[in-house]
Amino acid sequence: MARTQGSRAEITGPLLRDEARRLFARQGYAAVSMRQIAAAVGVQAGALYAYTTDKQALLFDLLETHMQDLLAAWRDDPLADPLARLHRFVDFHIGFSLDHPDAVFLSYMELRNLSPDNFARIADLRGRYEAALEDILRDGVAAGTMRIEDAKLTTLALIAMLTGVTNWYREGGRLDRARIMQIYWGLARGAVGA
Amino acid sequence: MARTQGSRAEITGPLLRDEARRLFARQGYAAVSMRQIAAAVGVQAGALYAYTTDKQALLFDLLETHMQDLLAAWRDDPLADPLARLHRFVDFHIGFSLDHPDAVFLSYMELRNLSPDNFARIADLRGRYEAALEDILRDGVAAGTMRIEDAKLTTLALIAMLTGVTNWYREGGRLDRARIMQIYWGLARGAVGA
DNA sequence: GTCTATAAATCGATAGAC
DNA sequence: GTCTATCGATTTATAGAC
Repeated sequence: MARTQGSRAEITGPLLRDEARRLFARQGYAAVSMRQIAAAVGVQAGALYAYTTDKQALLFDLLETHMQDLLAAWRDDPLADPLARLHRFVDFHIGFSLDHPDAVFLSYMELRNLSPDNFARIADLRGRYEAALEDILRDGVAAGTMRIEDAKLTTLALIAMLTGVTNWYREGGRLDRARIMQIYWGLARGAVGA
Repeated sequence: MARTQGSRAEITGPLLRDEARRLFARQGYAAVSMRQIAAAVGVQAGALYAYTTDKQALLFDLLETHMQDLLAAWRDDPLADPLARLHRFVDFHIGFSLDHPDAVFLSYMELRNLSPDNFARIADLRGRYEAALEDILRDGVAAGTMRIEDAKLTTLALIAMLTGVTNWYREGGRLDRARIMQIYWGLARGAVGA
């Protein structure tokens, strides 16, 4: 492959995604122009189209990659105690959300800007993640260590509660991450009647 | 005031807000054009500027009105049993959210599109609403009927959990509103250790 | 109050040089 | 791979007629 003057493909590619994610999360997909992203990357707008076919593909790639990373990072042990599995899920979800706050925000806010096909693919990935938590809750009920009225609703309620940390968490704030996880585990444990 | 041919001020004003709220919630503030709103209202784009100075003022008005309506609608009884007050809060928050899903969605998603001054005013209103719940939790701890590790975090966690219903609730779905409130009350009661 | 017409700026995306 | 330049469409907001 011939080397071209001024080429920085190795860093422009990842940087494009990083800056797009940050700007989309901060201002919203529709409010961010390709020129604005290009400026943050340090190239001219035309150069971006060597890395993405269009703006929509860029958004979908960010959301799909995030959901796949989330699913790949979660490792459950179906044979362990359901309460211990739930505790691990709480810590995992909070930790992953705080590690990727922009991606989490995007995945909730910009679904409406996806084409119907792209939306369906992201919704499917999200459904699989929710199913992971719902399995834990059903096992807990079966084991008699959890009291839950509706496993599906409790799943959605817990995820909404946990994801909410990204709305107010600030590095160096009043509580550190371990303490936050501890508090939310207390809330989740109580919510499932344990 | 002289009557003008074709004037429909009595309905255009409220309709403008209704359609703007609906479109902003569905597509996002930045993605909706004034022409699109005008078409939904049934006028030409220029006519909208008789009702709002610009697009930003329209968004702020929607958010501010919503937060003020929310605060005005919540009526607490500081002398009642804290658990009963929390139960009322759960029902109220879910009911209000399901009654105004677009406004709730907007108030979470479009804060970033407000000017700094406008943002501060909405954040202040939100803080007052959160304080209303936090008061209940602190009274519950003082009365010994709730066990809470951190009242502030528990407040934010509960509101995030309750607001989440707007993400999946559909009219005529598997569960009716009363049943949903019942399930969420069980979750909230457990979360506060009651 | 609403219309038509338009100003002025910005958008996404492409073409062609290097 | 990146640049400059630009096309064509669309945006917010305003001006002036009615």
